[in-house]
Amino acid sequence: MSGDHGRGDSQVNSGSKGSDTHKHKDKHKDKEHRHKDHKKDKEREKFKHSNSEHKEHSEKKHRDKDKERLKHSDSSSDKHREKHKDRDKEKRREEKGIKHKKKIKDKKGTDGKKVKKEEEEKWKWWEEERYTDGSKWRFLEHKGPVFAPPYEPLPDKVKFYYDGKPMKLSASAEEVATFFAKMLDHEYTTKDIFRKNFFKDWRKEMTSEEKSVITDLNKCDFSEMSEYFKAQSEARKQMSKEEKQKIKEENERLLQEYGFCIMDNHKERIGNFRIEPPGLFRGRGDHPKMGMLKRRIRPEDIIINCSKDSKHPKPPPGTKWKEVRHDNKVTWLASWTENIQGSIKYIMLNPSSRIKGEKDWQKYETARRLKKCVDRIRAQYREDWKSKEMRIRQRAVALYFIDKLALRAGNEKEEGETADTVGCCSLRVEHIKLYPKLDDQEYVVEFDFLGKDSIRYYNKIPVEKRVFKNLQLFLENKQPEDDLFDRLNTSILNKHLQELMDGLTAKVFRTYNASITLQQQLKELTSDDSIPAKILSYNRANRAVAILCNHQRAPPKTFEKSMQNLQNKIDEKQTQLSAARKQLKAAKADHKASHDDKSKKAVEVKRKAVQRIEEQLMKLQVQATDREENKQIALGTSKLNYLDPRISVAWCKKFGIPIEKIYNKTQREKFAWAIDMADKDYEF
DNA sequence: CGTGGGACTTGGATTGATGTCC
DNA sequence: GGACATCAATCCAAGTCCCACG
Repeated sequence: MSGDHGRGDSQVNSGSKGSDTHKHKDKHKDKEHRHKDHKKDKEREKFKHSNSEHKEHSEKKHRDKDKERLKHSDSSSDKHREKHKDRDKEKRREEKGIKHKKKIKDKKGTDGKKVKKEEEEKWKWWEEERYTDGSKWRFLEHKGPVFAPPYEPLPDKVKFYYDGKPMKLSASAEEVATFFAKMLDHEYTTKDIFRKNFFKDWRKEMTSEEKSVITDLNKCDFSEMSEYFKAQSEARKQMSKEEKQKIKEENERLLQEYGFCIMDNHKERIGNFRIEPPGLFRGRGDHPKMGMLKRRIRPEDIIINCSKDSKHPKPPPGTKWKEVRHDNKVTWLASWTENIQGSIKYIMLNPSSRIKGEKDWQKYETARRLKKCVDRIRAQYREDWKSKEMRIRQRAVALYFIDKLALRAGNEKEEGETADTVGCCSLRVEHIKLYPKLDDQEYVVEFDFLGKDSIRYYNKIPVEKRVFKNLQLFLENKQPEDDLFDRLNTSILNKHLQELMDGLTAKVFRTYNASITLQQQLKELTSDDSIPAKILSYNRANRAVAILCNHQRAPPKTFEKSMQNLQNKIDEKQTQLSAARKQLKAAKADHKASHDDKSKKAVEVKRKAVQRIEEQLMKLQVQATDREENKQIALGTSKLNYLDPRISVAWCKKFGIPIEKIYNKTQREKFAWAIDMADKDYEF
């Protein structure tokens, strides 16, 4: 698929890392220990249901529950050192009221259109104490998931043809056929494995007569069905304002009813409250299971999780849940087992929720703790390159890659179950090439492998001699398909990391290196220019991180065209500019001749015009540069998952950039904690 | 130790909504 | 107001990491 967008150049900050072992600032012996304290307390501390007698007034009940949140033990106090300890009292006062109450005012605008204004009291969960006993909540109430709409049979006029002859399919066979028909334009349907898997699963849904007739997928003609769906989606686009509005309102109603839950004292947004509809499995890359039928999920497949004393969600009439449980050690509200890989899918809360936010915050705090001891760890693995033991050398070289190149850990995967992709620990001999000399560099390692989502990682990178020699050693007497690190896996590596720092795992390095790179790049790149220029700098810093993490995208389909459009605009602006300049010149000459007030004013007007056009041109040029540089790079993932948002918030505050220029609405909701707590001097 | 299940994060693509330009 | 481009929301697959079990 996206097999060949490799990046030829090496990563941005190769020099900045791994080479600073001379600094010995890790005298501290991590004070911030036992972050992960819950590990120890296995005690299934049953939480109390003090007033669980009457189910009706759940609100009143859970209001009290928050009091039961365990008192802050000193072990986690460092998490809250972020400077607003003093607001504690205020917060507790607020705590008395019910926080999730919304005030909604409906006003009628002059045109009769409803203007909805919502003022939600913002709950600052980050100013509160966390559970330290491993529980995730005290109270949880929700309405359960929304199921996929039932299958609507095709109208009789839409026909399926087998071997050129029309054939009416049974409902279940027809439904599966429509899944295929809907994908007809997609490359997937041309792939052998996809077709084979599909056909096998489709036959399972057929009646015995159908099965005996339909024996060859190549004789199946889905084109009428496909046309029908295209027409449908076209019709949907052509719907009138009113019809669209109606659909929108219905969606909104569904969201209001099923899209929220009450967790502890607060109303929280659910991330995915809809059950995944049936369809054909679309694996990424060379997935052996692509095309298999993802079956329809029924209430009988669903496990509900909620608190005992909540109003339990009702299954649709005539159905039952698989199970209702009350496990407050987990965050999910509902789950089911998917039939392709047999893995469990969950319904969980939105990133703006407390439960996700706390975890996110904690992630960055762990990365910051790594910052404090990364020098020590680097010194350690460099030392280990010399170890007598092979397994230690392998561990040390792998860790070096994870640190320097921000590779993923690389768990083993079951062969034949998924696409063949690797991470650091699962690299094979065939994925690297060694060049003692390449061009003017020594000891170059070339990486070429498929990583997560079958995105290609291609990089040539000079390494230290010792690493190089070790790699040669690891390669000795091995076949291309053998493991490069045959004495290592992620669990060994992570166990080692755990000993180096509490809470340290391979992925922390990715978070750490991404965030520290952003901070450095922002320092380096930020100009004292206009706001658009500053934002370009930000995007460039962001881009450096995305390149480091190998976050790629397929170039947008319309990329070339839209680039051309932009260039046209630039050209046009340039013509405008020279015209404006000419006019200014003329006005000046005019003024010189007449020296009157009127001509003076004219000069000013023209000067302003030139200035304005110059600015516009600048903006367009900046936009063009930005877009060109972004062609194959996806910024979103790093922004959302790897960059400590407080770095960006601080940068905005420092340079007077409105936060909206960096984070859209959703992102601001997710990072509300960071926006609230970071000031302009925040240091990652 | 290895293995598999479970929970949770990370990831690019797709879809749908909104903005922009003529 | 419609065609097109862009952006945000949604989707759901694919990772990481931990733990229980034998």
